[in-house]
Amino acid sequence: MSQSLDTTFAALADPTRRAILSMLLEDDMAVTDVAEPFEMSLAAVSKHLVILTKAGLISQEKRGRVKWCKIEPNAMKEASVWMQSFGQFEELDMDAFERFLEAELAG
Amino acid sequence: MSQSLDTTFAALADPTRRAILSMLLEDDMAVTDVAEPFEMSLAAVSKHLVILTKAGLISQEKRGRVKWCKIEPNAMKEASVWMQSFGQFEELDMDAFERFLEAELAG
DNA sequence: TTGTTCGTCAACCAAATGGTTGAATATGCA
DNA sequence: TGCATATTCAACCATTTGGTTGACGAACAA
Repeated sequence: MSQSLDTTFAALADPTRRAILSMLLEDDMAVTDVAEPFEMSLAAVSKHLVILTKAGLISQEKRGRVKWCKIEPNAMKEASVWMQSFGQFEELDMDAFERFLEAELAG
Repeated sequence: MSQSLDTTFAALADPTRRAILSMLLEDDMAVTDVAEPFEMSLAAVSKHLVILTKAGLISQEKRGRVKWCKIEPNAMKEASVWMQSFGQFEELDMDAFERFLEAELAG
């Protein structure tokens, strides 16, 4: 679980990757089209997409010679839940809260 | 803003730093006490605390020779809101969450 | 004063990160 | 077939990251 938080937060720490996620929120896109607005090589964007895929934040499916990228919003859930446990619930018993979270994430 | 998301997510990407935040959720702590459970030097933990401070996730206040570390839960809000904007994932089970809250606040 | 504790600083190191370029692979099309 | 397009691979590079150690200054205690 904490390994997945590692990769999720690390993936989200880069502004290019967050921009990619925002783009994919609107629609699925091919790798070339994802890369178009960025001032870096296609290979660099391709690497970012690999990182997002390994973090589970997007999925990629090849149809013909085009690889389509699709956002996977559920992957953000664990990290989002983890973060919310700070801002709002800091006065609570953390052991109980973590048991609650585990039950939530399992379900 | 996106710079602050950079530093926030980068700070959260390290398991040692997340563990520190969890510890500080329970109580304010001196640097030496924060470092105690970790199998690394005090200097290394001190660096992690600098990163958390720069991200605004904690604050540090020196009283005498002891520097106290305090969590700043609001700092996570921007990042949390950003993640929520992807809000296509299922909400937490709010009924279960409210039961949890009641039990916590009663106990 | 002398010594001890608290914490940071400086220099260093290995590994990871984010980028480049050019070649390679795979698919589609005339 | 032959060529263009879509994407990744491989090698390389500079910078950042996360750790180490030893020296240091500041605050307490004897």
